[in-house]
Amino acid sequence: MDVRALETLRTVRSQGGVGAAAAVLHLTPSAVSQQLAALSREVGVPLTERVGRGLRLTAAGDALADAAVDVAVAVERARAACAAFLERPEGTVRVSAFQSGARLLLPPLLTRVAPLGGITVECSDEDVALDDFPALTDRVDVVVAHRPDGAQWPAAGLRVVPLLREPLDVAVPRDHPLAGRDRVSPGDLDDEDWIAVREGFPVANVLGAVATASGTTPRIVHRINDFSIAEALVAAGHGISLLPRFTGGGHPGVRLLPLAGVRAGRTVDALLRPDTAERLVVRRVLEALVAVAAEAAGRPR
Amino acid sequence: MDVRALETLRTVRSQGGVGAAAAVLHLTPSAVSQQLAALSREVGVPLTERVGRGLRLTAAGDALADAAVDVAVAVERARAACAAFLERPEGTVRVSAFQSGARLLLPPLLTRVAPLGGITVECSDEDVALDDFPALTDRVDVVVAHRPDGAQWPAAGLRVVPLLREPLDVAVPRDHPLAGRDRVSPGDLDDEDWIAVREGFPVANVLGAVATASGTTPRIVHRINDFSIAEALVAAGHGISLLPRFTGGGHPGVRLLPLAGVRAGRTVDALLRPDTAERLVVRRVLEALVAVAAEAAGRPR
DNA sequence: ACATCCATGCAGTGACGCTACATCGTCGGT
DNA sequence: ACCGACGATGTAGCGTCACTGCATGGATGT
Repeated sequence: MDVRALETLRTVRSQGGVGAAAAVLHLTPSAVSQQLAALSREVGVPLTERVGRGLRLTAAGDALADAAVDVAVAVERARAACAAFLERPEGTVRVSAFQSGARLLLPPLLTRVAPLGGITVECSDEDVALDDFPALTDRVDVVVAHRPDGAQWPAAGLRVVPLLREPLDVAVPRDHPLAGRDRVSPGDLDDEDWIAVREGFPVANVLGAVATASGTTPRIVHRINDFSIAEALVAAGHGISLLPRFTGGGHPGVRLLPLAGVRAGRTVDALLRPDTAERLVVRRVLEALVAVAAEAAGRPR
Repeated sequence: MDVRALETLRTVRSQGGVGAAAAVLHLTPSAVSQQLAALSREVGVPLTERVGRGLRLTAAGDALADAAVDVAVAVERARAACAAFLERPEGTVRVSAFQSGARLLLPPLLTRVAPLGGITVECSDEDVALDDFPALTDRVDVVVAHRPDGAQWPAAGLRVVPLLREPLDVAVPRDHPLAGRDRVSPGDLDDEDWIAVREGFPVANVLGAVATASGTTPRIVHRINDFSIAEALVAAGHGISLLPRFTGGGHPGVRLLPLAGVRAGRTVDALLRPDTAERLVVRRVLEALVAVAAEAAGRPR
C-alpha cells in the first residue's frame, strides 16, 4: 500500500477526474489509472466506477480516500518530527491569494518571513470561483481565500484558518451626492449604476442581499473582479461599487461609506490540506500570515 | 518517504540491530542499512549512531520511529476501511502462545474461529524470557504472553489486551503430607524441594516472593519451563512446584492447593503491535481469544 | 594477536512504474 | 444520425530503483 497511490486517489477525488489529477501530480493519465488499478487490486474492492465518460469513487473508494488523508497527515507529522531536530526550519512554501488579498497580505508576509532565513515563499495570485478554492490546495500549500458572510467551506479534508473579517463598504466618487455622508443605508442606493464581480465569485451575491433590503434589483453595468480596477472605474464616475474596507480605499478619488442596516462583509481564510498543515515550514509561514492579517485588520487605513 | 522504510526503522529499534531486523523482515542486513541511509538522507538528520559494534537510534531516529507507528496505524486503518466493504473478513493471522497458555487457549480458539470461514489462524508456541515477549510482535500478529503479578509491559508502541488472571497454586503429589489440606500458607512449605522455572522467565521470582513471606530461601532442585513436565515430576515425587490453576491440574497424581497469606498469580495478556491491531481479521481473532479466555477463567476445572 | 561479529560500501540484476501510443466508450454539434 | 472530441484504460518499451552477494572496516573477547 503505497502512500503515493493513496495520495493519487485523494487527488482524483478532489480534482474530479483522472486527467485533472494527473496534471496536478505531474503524471500522465495512464499512470494515474494504473495506480488506481493496482490499489483496487490490492484491497480487493473496486474503488472507482464509470459515470458517463468520467468516473466517480465508490463508497469503498471514498472511505479509502478519507483514510488516505490520515495517512498523509501521519507521514507529514513524521517528517516534522525529524525537522524539529534541524537547527532551523528550511524549505519552500507555495502561497496563493486572490488579488485584493494578495495586495494586502503578501508584501508584509514576505518581509516578516525573510528574517527567519531558509524559508522560501513562492507567491501566486489565483482568482477562482468560490467552489474552486478548495481544489487549489492540491497545487498550492497555503491558499488565501475569501467567502461572503454566511458561506462555509466544505469541511471534508480541509483545514481552515480564519485570517480576518472585512466589512464591505459602498465606494462612491468624491463628487457623488452621497460622498459627504458618514454612512449610507440600502434605501439611499436605489437608482445607481453598479459595478459588481462576476457570477459565482465570492462576494457576487452580497450586492443582491443589500438590494433586497431596499426591495429593488440593482442595475449592474459592469462586472469587474479586480477591486483596484473597479475602484478606478468608480473614481471616474462610471458607477458605484461594494469594496472591502481594508483592501480598497487607496484611490484619492473614491470615498468608502459604511453600510447601515445590513451586515455586509467577507471573511478571508487560509485554506490548507491537513497534511501540508503539518509541515514545519508551512506552520511557520502560517503563523506569520495570521500575524500579518491581524495587523492589517487592526490598523485599517 | 516510504512506509516500508519507516517500518524498517521501527523494526531496527524493537529488534535492537540491523541484522536482527533484517531477519524479521526477510531481507539482508545490507538492504536494511541502505533503507536507513536513504531515510536519513531524505530527512537530513542522522537517525542512527554506532555504539560498539552495533548501533542505536538517535533522538531524531527515536522520534521518527514513534511517528512511524502512527503511520503504520493509519495505513492499516485505511486497509480496514476497505476490508469493511468485503462481505466477510478474510486473511491469515499468526498467533503464538507460551506452552501452558497454548494448551489452554489455542484449541478452543481454533474451534471458535473456524465457523467464521475465510480466516486462517497459524499457531506457534513461543517460550521466551519476560523481556523478549514484546519483540515477538514483529514476527507474530497476536502474542499470548504472561507476566507475574506486579510486572508491567513497556507501554511504547505495544497494545496490551488482558485475557485472564490465573492464581498460582502449590502442586504436590497426592501422597504428600499436605495433600489433604484445602489450602497452605508459606510457612508450611519450608524444607521442600522445589521445581521452578528458568531465570528471567515470567513467574521465576514469584517463588522467591512466597519464600520471603516465610523468611527462608527455597531449595530449587530443578528448573523446568514446561508446566506439564513439571507436573509429571511433581506426580513422581521429585519435588513440589507452583502451577497456574487453570492450566495445570490435569494430572491425576497431583493436587493443587491454594496459597493463603500471599497473593501469587500471573496475568495472561494478548500483545499486539498497534498497526496489526487495526487489521479487521486480527480484531475478529482477538475478540474470539478474549471470549475463549473468559470461558477458561470462568469455568476452571 | 587472532578470530568473530556486526554494520556498511559497491557492483550486478531483477522488478516495478512511468511515458508514449492505440483503443474503446460517451457526449455534444451540425 | 453521423462525426468529432473528450476522457479513461490497456499494451509495449524503457528507465530507475531496491535488493542480493561479496568485500571492507571497526570493535569485541579470548
